[in-house]
Amino acid sequence: MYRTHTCGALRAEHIGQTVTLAGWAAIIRDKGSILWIDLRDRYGITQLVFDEAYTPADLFALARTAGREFVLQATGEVIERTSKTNKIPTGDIELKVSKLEILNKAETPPFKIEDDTDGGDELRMQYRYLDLRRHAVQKNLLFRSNLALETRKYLADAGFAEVETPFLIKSTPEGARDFVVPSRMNPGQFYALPQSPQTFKQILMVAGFDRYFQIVKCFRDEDLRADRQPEFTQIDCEMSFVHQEDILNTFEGLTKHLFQATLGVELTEFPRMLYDDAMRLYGSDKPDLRFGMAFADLAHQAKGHGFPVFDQAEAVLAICAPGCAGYSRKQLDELTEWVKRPQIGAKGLVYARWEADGSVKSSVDKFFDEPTLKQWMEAAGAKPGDLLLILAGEEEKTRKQLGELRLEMGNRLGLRDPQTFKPLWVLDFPLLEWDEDAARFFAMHHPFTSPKAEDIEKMNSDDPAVLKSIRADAYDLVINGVEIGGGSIRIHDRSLQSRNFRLLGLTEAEAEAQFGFLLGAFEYGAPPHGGLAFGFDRLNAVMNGVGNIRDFIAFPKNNQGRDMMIEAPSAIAEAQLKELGIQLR
RNA sequence: GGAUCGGUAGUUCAGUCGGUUAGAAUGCCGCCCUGUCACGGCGGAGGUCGCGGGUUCGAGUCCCGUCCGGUCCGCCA
Repeated sequence: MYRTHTCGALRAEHIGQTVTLAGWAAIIRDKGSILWIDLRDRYGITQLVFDEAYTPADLFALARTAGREFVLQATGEVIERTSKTNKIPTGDIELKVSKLEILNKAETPPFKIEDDTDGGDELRMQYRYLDLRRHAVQKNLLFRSNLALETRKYLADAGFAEVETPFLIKSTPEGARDFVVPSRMNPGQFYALPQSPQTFKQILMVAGFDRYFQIVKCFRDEDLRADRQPEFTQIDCEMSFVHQEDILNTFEGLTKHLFQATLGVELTEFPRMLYDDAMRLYGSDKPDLRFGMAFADLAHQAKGHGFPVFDQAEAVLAICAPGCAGYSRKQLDELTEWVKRPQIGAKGLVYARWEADGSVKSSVDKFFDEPTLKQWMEAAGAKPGDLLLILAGEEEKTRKQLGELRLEMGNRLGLRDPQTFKPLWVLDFPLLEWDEDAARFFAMHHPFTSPKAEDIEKMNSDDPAVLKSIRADAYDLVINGVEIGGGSIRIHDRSLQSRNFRLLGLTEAEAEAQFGFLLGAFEYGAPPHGGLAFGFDRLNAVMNGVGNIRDFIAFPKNNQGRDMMIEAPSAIAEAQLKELGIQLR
């Protein structure tokens, strides 16, 4: 037995006991005649003490040879500390070592194995095994482990069955780019890794599984972001004989349980917002409701006063930044530059401030008198001391730009507290999305999403404007402005599915070739069904108030999709290529 | 595909207007230290300034290219 206790276990009540600990030497403090080693494992830190007064010379000398991150096994008596510390839970005691074994030596690590490390991202990724030794990262992965357990507990109690679906499946042109895997036994043919288990879970519904879930890896060959990895994990669910309401209630329940069980946070409100309203009021399909600053439409008050920028604009929209009337010219110029960055792409920024003394000043005073500016203030719900920030231009773009500015102002004003959680259901997403480049419609959610019952009729239309207005029984769960999950009621009617494929520009033959297995299954009694998937990595990050999902993934990939520790991807041997019948350009 | 920030000691960074021998902190090594816990004190070693080219009497610094990393846009049903 290597140890009798962990490094986090010992307390004052153990004083007098002889114990054996094993772990890594975190910090070594050599005071000359006394030497302390902080021994660390996953559970905590216990101080080992060697003292010339009672430690045999050879043992003391051995202790002195230990370096940082050496693996040590120490046996001795638990004693009360002469000087206690409350910085660590074991701070009342220490181990008076009588036997020390160096189980393994270690190179000096390239960065500090501490909560507040000096290591940069690159080094931490390259030496991930050292980074994972850090308590700060370990606690994230342990949180994740706990979150998965609580998910399984809740869904199992709710009658869900966990069923595994295959990773080697078929490539489809719809949706994200597939990762493909060559088939040796079928030269020239490829598997694709699933972007989600979508079709399989629907087939499980046809098979009568009724309530399915899976915590499952999904793969998308698209560019990465702080919150996007090429392989990621979903809590994937599907239910039969349900309406949208049943699904929302079920996963509201799951979300509440997860927050309660892991964070002790009680979520009470799950407001619902229509997609159209989200776009109109926040310029986003995932509004952050931790703060207000909803858009005010100033077109009516701002047009027709001879200011060409507004007169020619499709939309004139404002947000009210509370208490910001005191912004200096420099700050406003800086904000203007901010919205003009290519990532945002606004042409300029108009501001109007309501001074504390009651007067109103704007960057467009030449065109607008004070009563008009007051009308703007009223429309935006502003108070004296507030600042209106106004963007104008093409409707859709302007909403998006102002949405970005709203989030930026939320950040600057400290209104996005990571410890506050504001969930939101966004409902009634459009069924179809027009793609300019491809000159065709794409499914906004996916091609199996059901239109809302009252919009089914519109699917017979040839008018793009009518088709665009078709709403789907599709919904997203948003928490703090992050899309945590999404789902829909699926089409279970074969003819409706055919009509949907036709709208997506797929011929009957193409649809058959790509999704024949699913359409075939639907011929044999598909129940009404629907489901949803949560982004598990993002859920972990949001619950911990972190924007980057990498520290909730044990072995993440970098921006270029590379694993910097194992150095993947890599070239493969000529013989492997030959076996697969693949020739490189 | 694009924008943007960065790359200088093992590590995190500073380095002014282009000018002497490129600095700090931390880590590492050595010596000292009887209660440390970010221990402390003294001393020491440690540099292809990412790489290539150019401008210049002279480049860490300016220009061009390129590689690597971060963030974002496009993309992500």
